[in-house]
Amino acid sequence: MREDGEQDDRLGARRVRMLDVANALGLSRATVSLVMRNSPLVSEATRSAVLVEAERLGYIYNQAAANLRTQRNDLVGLVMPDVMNPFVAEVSLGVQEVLGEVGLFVMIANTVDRVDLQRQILRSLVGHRAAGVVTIPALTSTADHFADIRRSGLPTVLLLRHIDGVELPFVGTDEAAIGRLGAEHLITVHGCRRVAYFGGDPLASPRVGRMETFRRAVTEAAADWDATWSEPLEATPDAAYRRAAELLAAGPPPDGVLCHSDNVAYGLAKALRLGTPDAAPCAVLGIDDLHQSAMWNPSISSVATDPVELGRVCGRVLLAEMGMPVEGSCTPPAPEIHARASCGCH
Amino acid sequence: MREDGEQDDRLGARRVRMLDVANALGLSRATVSLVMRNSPLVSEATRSAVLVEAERLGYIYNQAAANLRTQRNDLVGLVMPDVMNPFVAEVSLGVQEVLGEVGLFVMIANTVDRVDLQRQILRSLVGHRAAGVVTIPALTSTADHFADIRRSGLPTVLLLRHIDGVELPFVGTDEAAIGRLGAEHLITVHGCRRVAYFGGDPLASPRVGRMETFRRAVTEAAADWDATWSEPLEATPDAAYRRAAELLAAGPPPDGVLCHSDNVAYGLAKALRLGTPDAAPCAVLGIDDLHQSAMWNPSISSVATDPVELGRVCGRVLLAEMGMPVEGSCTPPAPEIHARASCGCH
DNA sequence: CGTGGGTGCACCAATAGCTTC
DNA sequence: TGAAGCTATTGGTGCACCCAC
Repeated sequence: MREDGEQDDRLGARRVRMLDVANALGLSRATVSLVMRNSPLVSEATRSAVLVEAERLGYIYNQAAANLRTQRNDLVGLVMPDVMNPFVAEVSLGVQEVLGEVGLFVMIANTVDRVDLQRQILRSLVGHRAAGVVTIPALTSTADHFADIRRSGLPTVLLLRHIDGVELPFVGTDEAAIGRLGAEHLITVHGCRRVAYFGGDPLASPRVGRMETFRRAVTEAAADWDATWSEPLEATPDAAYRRAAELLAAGPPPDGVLCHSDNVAYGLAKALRLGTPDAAPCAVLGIDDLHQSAMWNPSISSVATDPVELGRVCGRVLLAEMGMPVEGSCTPPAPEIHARASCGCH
Repeated sequence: MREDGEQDDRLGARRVRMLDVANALGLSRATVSLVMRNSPLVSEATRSAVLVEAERLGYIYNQAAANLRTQRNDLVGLVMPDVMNPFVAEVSLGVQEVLGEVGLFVMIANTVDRVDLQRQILRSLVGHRAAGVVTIPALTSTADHFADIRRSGLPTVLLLRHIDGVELPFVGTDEAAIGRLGAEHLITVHGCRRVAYFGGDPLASPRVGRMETFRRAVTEAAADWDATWSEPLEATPDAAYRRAAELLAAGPPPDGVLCHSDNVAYGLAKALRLGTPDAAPCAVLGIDDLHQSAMWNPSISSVATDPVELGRVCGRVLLAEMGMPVEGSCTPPAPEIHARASCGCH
């Protein structure tokens, strides 16, 4: 029987285990375990003795081993296609707020919108027996990219992008309301006569739903629809700027544009600013109302979707999925117009 | 001996283990293990039989158990004070790029700049035996907030904010060069006569180093130093805007301002824009050159620190710390001026 | 004869190193 | 020699049980 209790402080010394702490005090592993978990089943004297000795030996609790035994884990993965998009950051705030309250631990993984990476990350999360996942699926995701995770039973919430054939809980914005509000504001309030829906990826995206009601409302109001400006487009400011600059060079823009997101509106705003100085005014409306949109120049008017609250809702839906008690709404907030300068309101 | 090989597909069916797959085929666990790890030690026939059966049974590899045995893990934590800051997103891109190449798996945790949360997250990462950590310490961090992680031996890289008494590898920007370049550009190129360093938290922050050389250069050039505008300030656009609006209401601004970061410059730019229309021009220079700064109006001139490359450097330093081979530079890139409109260059 | 305080051991799901055919 | 098996090991947890007041 080797004496394991005595550890030295040399670099590379063998890692201290719970057993070492127990041996050093002549106790059993079970007792030390109870202390580490703050169980009331152990006397105050023993508890403090254990804590002191653990500290002295430099013992570090191995959560991974505990998780293996209990089949539980407190890590929730946020699997997101683009961490550069501020929308993602705002959502993460909400998720963290709700899940942090019940002791869950949120971390963000970046798929860079690549399905292979997304698959690898999801597999890894399943393999690590994470507590849950909230994800905005990569654009080209199909049902079988989620086969693994569905079969694993890992509680999962899909955000924003719905995928055909995947029956996982879904949290999304009210696309119909967004389209309607956008059309209303541009046409009724600003009297636009030729409008477009600018940007947004063609696939697995809220674009379809938003554009549908938007376009219907436009038709009903007898305004013109600009199909060229309404072609799909990657939802980044860069892509939006390039496309808008191109279209502006070819001719005058519509007089009202609903952008797929504020992120897209930023690019359009830049293109309009650098375009011909005395061009006819173009009312620009974003979607989301990201935090920084008020800071922009011109300040961006937007159909607010409240991304932080959207994150909270995801958190709550995930809790429900995990069979935990939930307080607060599990329904995304209703979108509303936040009018600023870019549409001409201020 | 219970037959474990036959699993049904009911919800809640017992989780399939490696042993179940082995039993179903009359093989040993070890063989299945080799297959799952793509070992060449197993025949092609056996390998495919195992894969097919694993798929059929819905077996999911338990990475956590494997990690326990091998004492290894592929998760690297990015522990960041504010995921709303685009700087963090850019850094994460670089870290992920470098670490992803060697099969490491990066996730971002948000401390919201709270030391208690930071401590909890670091403990959790240590407890989960993560492969490594890259962190921008929370503002009020002290050496003993890092005692746990230091003792644990978990490879850790500190980014940007140095902490007294913590001898962990540190990656930071060249503050002296930043201060010097900033002063040079404002004073020599634009002829500013009264300048300030705007924003940045007072503690554990690059502010001190940057301001020192900046101020010295200003003095040497016999320009005036505006102490009021140079008071410390939380590094968010909101805080910057509020402070700047306040100061502008009280009197004219300096004619040249070096902002602690682009994030701060955004707020100042808004305040200047909303200020008196015929005020004397104020040259604004940010620091970092975030991706979106080119999109801003006015486009933000900046002392570029290349956050993505900074992230790559962190990744490489971490690899070195983990004893892995490293290719590429472990030194942060030299800062350089990216001149745009906000300082008056375009 | 409870009961507070603590022990012993099977178990979680894999891997490593050695043996065997 | 190539393929597979055996068994100890990883660091904890849950539970049945035990002992002494």
